[in-house]
Amino acid sequence: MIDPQQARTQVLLAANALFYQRGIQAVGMDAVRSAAGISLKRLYSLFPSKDALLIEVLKGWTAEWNEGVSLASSSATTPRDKLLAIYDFLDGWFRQDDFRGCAFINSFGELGAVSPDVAEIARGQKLAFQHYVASLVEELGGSPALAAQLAILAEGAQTTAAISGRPDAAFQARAAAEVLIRRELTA
Amino acid sequence: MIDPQQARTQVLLAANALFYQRGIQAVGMDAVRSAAGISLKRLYSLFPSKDALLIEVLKGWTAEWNEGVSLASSSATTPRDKLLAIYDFLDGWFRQDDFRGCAFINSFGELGAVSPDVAEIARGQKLAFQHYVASLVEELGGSPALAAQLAILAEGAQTTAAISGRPDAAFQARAAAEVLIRRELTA
DNA sequence: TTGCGTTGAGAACGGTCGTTCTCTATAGTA
DNA sequence: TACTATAGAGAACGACCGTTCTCAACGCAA
Repeated sequence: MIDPQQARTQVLLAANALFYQRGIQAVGMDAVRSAAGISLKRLYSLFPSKDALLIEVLKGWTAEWNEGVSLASSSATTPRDKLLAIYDFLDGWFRQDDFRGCAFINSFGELGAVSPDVAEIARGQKLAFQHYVASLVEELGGSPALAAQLAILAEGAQTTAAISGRPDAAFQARAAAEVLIRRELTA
Repeated sequence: MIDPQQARTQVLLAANALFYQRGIQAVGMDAVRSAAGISLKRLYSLFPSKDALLIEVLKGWTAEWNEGVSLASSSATTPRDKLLAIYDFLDGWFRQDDFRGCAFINSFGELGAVSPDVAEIARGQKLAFQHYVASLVEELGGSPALAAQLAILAEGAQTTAAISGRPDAAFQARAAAEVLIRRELTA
């Protein structure tokens, strides 16, 4: 474990999984250290503090989300299908064994009130998603209101799947989205 | 401050506000004690542990939510208007200065992975809300799918208003709900 | 007044966590 | 081989938190 780049990746992978699975405050730096298999000194030489590590993990989550969404929509051709692909992506995610809700919603709930950085990153991620939806809706000739509604459906599906344990929330959100889209396009 | 009932109420009020405003782990028992204006010994004679106190606070949140929803729907007469009143209730809530998102979503994000009690209470609250929506939708002659979709819209509005800071999420959710309801009733 | 049970205020305890420090082993160089 | 610089392992430190304990003040019955 000499390569700094590789050690850094190991730490980020470990922290990513631990923070997501158990919550941020519930995971100590020692747990991250042991999961990453490096020494505490090395860990602190790679990331100056737990806060700094958390910021990097949050950035990683942003990348993961963006990749997942863009991968799901890559097989779709029309803007409408790209929009609906979002809910298919959610469906696959909700059914994973380690699904524990949206990492940004969870982080915001845990630290949003106490850490402006966390609140701002979560907010940025949500706004970026809304922007993505809005751009597709615009291509489609829909209104900004429709875009907002489709984003709300995606958010609601995530909390419903996580807390109520209902993976079919993605399917329901998709069905609602289809209705809302069709209504605007045939009006 | 001799009346045990009154002291208990003071503690619950203080803990309610502090936990909601700053998060649960960020608030120490000493902060609760000082906000409630009682001694630590008395606090622990009223609630045997922080966990026990948290459970009671969560129950209080459940009662607050139920009262808010039923109050909002009390002025409506038809099932459709009662359903839409939910989003009006959300709208008023989102615009309050101290709005910091749904307490159950936040608690679940913070402790759901680590405390089965918190996870179960949050789940119970969400399921009860879904049940309430479903009963109104049934009165209205709508399908279970419509009920699920209306609940998802409400959840999504809450996270969107909280994280993105968009109080108009309630309005957007309401507009979407109107479309979905109308579509089922005129089909 | 005297003794006793209760209560309040907060010091104290044990544990944990983020962070730093010490010490040892090792690798590289002349 | 001798010296030096680095890095690993984990002990140590200071702070904080949930919880308990001490102790003094108070109310009250006789």
